[in-house]
Amino acid sequence: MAYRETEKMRQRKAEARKRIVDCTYQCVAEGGFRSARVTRIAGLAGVATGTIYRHFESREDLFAEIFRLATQREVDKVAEALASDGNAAERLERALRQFAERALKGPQMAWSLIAEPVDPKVEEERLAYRKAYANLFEKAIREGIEEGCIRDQDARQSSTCLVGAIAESLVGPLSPTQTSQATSTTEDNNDPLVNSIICFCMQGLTGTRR
Amino acid sequence: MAYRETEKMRQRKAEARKRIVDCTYQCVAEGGFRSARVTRIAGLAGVATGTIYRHFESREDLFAEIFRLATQREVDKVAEALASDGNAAERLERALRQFAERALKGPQMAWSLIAEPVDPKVEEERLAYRKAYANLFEKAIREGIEEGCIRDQDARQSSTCLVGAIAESLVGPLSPTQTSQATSTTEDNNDPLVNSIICFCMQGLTGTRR
DNA sequence: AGAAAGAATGAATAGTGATTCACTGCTTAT
DNA sequence: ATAAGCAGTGAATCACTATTCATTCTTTCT
Repeated sequence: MAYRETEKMRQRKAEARKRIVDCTYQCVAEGGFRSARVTRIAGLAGVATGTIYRHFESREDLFAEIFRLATQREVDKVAEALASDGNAAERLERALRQFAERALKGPQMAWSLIAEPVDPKVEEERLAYRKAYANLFEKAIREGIEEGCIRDQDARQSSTCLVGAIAESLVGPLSPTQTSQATSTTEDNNDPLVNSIICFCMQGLTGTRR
Repeated sequence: MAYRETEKMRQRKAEARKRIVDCTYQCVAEGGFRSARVTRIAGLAGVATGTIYRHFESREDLFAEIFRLATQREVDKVAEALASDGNAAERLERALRQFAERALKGPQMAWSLIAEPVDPKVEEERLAYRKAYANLFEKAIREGIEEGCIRDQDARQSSTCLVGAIAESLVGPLSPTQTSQATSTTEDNNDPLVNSIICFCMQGLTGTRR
């Protein structure tokens, strides 16, 4: 008995892992999952390729983790918007806007999370996260129905439609073959694209145009 | 000069091509694009693998063609529904229902067309076809606005939302990991799933619940 | 019948990166 | 100082099929 894992080592390992995660994140944010090579990630992180495999089962698992991290961030933002004040309809609108605007600000990553063709394990994460969004929306819709600011409807189904409507509306503008005309960096809060998405969605919920 | 392409040969080639297409279609309908092997397709079609390449540039091109064929069929059905009689809102509803019900009837193929991760060339086709659906819807929405049965709105944007909402609503139920409980074979025209999708969409368009 | 040109064949190849693993070098505890 | 054991390394391997192409049929026309 001569070597035992010590705090120092634990920390060093954690740092390496973090570096790997960060660099993968960066690679994905630059060119999506498909083009993120294990070799390049290792290079950026300053470790040998083999080291990646001491931290992750496989490339796919690494990607799944990146996906989780990146998406969780977005889910949290949406949750936050939904937890703000105002009535349910207002909060939902804020959440939708938040989602769309953030996506447009980081188009490559957003595209990778929303629409890039990915391997099964990552796709599984994607499905799970879409459900996560839907769950958040569903809760808000329920509250809105209770409050009376949203018409009575199948909250679960409508939440799914919301997720689909935003995602689809963004796919075009986010598509790497399209992305060049950067959206105005200043947040106008009146990007016409975002507004009309929201317009449709809110009418779907409330039956009212704003 | 001794050999010249004759009608007989032209026909024989066309038949081989058709067999390849049909068998690919079948493979995709069974297990999606990802698991469709060129070797197996050739085997089913009763040709050598090399022969595939006399008819198609590459596997991806073959797949792109299958995608086109399969999707065009669906687009036509939607177009047909939109060309029927009644006001625009009624026709749109019919079209949405048509789309959803057909998808649920051939879930594996529908999933492959709507959501399976695919190679770039096929993904390109997918984008094009989503736009094709959106264009059809857009036209109908415009007509509806003119007729007065649909509220004034950004027809283009709303059409995209429609496409997204249906697609997303179907992804879950179609997902190969889910697909086992076959939808009732009898067409009830009242699958609750389909109904609530439509309900949301129609309210998004008309502002009215039915 | 024979020659010319295409079509079909399918075993062999090739390209691509993810993944492995035998080895080196640190850390730790005595 | 030294032994034990883990972490890190990265060149070599592996896996997987799509794709090729030298060869063998088929067809056509004189």
